[in-house]
Amino acid sequence: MPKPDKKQEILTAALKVFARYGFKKATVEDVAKEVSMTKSNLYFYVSSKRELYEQSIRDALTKWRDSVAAAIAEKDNAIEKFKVMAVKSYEYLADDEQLRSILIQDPGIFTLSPAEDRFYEINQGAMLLIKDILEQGIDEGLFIEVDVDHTTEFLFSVYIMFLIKTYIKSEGVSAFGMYEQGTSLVLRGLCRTDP
Amino acid sequence: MPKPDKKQEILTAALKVFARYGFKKATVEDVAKEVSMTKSNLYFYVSSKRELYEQSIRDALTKWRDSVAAAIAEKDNAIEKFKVMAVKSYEYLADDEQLRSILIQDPGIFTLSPAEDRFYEINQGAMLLIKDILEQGIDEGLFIEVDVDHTTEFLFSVYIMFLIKTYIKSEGVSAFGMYEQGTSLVLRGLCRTDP
DNA sequence: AACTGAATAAATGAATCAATAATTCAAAAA
DNA sequence: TTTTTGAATTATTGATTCATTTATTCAGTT
Repeated sequence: MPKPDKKQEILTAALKVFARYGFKKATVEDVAKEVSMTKSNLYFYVSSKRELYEQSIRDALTKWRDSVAAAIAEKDNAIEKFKVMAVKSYEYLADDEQLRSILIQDPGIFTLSPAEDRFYEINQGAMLLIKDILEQGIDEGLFIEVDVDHTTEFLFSVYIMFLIKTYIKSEGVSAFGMYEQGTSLVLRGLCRTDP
Repeated sequence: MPKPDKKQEILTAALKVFARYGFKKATVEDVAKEVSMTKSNLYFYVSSKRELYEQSIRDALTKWRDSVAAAIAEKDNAIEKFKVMAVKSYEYLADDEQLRSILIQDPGIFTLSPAEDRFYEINQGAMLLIKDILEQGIDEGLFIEVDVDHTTEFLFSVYIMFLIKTYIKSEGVSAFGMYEQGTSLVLRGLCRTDP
């Protein structure tokens, strides 16, 4: 089986190339050059250009999710977890120029429709972070007893929408204000007593 | 100047034709036939195919907004107004098959980005309905003192997003549940005392 | 002012073809 | 046995042409 570190190296290089040129303009040869190998050898590690693209994105999205999960794990109060999640997950993209560039060139990565979500499993993982916080909050008596699944999906949809508004449609500061106001309103609606 | 009733007749016919064939496939002649006139005469009333299309949509969106405004006007309590607005504006499309069809074929009509909104003025009018309710609620002491502009934009964005999910991406029942849960959560966050 | 038919101008789609890029593979190197 | 290569093969893409359809204009009629 192929070396795992070489594979990771390839995915990192691919992300860089795709971020720069976009899926269409980037060639398999560009990626091969970036890791100093021939393109035929690249095919030893991946089965197609498309797969190379999707895997490199999957890799980046997973790192994002893991970094949010780590930030949440540092808090133990559900309300604090909620706040950290809202901020960290939203601000992450500001520091990842490559992923941002890919997202702008391929807006279909962030979709409002689960049915056409190419990264469904990863996003399910992200929703689980929300769901766990809601359940913890309800268990601890901090949150009212909402329908956890619908609320989770609602929150995730709002989150995706603001990522689109902020980083893809570039509404920047204005969207940030809305996001803050909106999440704090929802959190207040969620809490038994004023947070 | 052109007869206003003829103009309205043309816009209604245009909506029907565009709903059936979409902007690209529909011809100016199709619309002319629908109102029993020659296409050259149609140009006496409109200046281009594009304008005919946009005006017919603008007409339909305006009727939608007016019908929501009328429903809100029947209530005087801000909380009731909020609930009626949330339900009426969301359910309207279920009964308007033509507009729905156009929206599906031209998803750019509903955009998450004001900058690329071809129907900005109409949507500004819709946002005003929200803003007025918020201000009334705050004045009456029913709502907490939120940032009215940001909250208005937040609510409108959430509303548009759910229209997209429900009627364009066809998530139907599932999206409806999220919308209900989400709006009630926000309303709870907005109210001084549990509604 | 409201309308028409005929003329013109633009846009579209199908067909062709050369260039470019994706993918495969038999054989060599590590 | 795993990894790499160069050369060969397919598949896509983009540019170009051309016929057809459709949008738009306009001089003249009701």
